[in-house]
Amino acid sequence: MSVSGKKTRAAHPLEGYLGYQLRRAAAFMQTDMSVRLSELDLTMVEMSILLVVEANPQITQSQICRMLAIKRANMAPLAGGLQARGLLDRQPVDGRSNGLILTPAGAGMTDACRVRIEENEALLLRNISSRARDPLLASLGRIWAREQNPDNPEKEADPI
Amino acid sequence: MSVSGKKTRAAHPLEGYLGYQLRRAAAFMQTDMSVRLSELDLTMVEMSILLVVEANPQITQSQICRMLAIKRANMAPLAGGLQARGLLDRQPVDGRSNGLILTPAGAGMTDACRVRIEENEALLLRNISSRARDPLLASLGRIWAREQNPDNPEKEADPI
DNA sequence: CTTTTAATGATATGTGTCATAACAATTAAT
DNA sequence: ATTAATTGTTATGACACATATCATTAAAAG
Repeated sequence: MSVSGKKTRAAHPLEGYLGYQLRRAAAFMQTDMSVRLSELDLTMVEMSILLVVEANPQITQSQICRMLAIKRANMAPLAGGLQARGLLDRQPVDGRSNGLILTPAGAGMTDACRVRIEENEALLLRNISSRARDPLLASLGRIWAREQNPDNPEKEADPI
Repeated sequence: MSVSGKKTRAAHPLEGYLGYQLRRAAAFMQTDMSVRLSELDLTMVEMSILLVVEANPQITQSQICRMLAIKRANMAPLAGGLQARGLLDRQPVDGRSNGLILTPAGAGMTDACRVRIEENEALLLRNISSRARDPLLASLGRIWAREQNPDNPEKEADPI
């Protein structure tokens, strides 16, 4: 076949790999979500921090870092920026730790975030049957799940 | 409960979302794959380009951009760097297009890449049954799949 | 054929995320 | 009391991705 110079569809040596499919699907999610969040002048990491603070008042920066796998070095300017915008407050609780809480403006922002998250979820699931959703979530969770080490009490950036 | 000051497990407001699970799983994959590729002094994007060129000799830079959703603006330094390292050659085919082919060194590099890809795939699938693998791949593909528009012949960075 | 449109490759530049290294201050462990 | 670990911070770099702009060339339309 294709003896005539007809242009053949290019061979894709990657699409059978789980790693490649993960990469493309995550990029698709991020592109859409970033556009939606730009209306709020927020990045995805900033949104994640606000939602975690809302669900855990007085959580410290380092605890958030462990939950979201953010490096402490990157958390400082993130939390500082959100505080400077009046979305959260930092109250020293420990002498070295800061407990974070949402301001009323921050609480309004999380509401706006949730609307956009639901829109994004609907987009991601547009071609996926409702029966396939939970197994998909479970498989993804197993990919990045830490093997539970009951004694090793999770170190820096080790996600929860 | 938890009237005593015992530390409670932090509430995670994100882990029920497909978008979050995608983000974490893809980050896990990328962290592992980047470490493996650093032994070859390659990035993931560079590896992807080499594998696509191997499977499609004489493919042009723009065609690779469409397959891998890379912007043309970013392809120029990538292809230039791989050529400077002796991994691929650029042969003008068109006056404006360059056909890319692997050098022998580039072919050896793709072999080394495939070994590392297989190791990475085994890591990603370590907690996933073989029955669950194909449905997982299919669901991920449906997430980022373009809706097929038979007439609209794919524009810039529109993946194949 | 001539003009217009589109495609290709390239450069410069900015942003978001993640990474390491080094440091001061504070708390916990020995 | 000395040592070790934790928290927050600043500086800095790597990487992937994005937009804007441009010159050159090919294809399409007149």
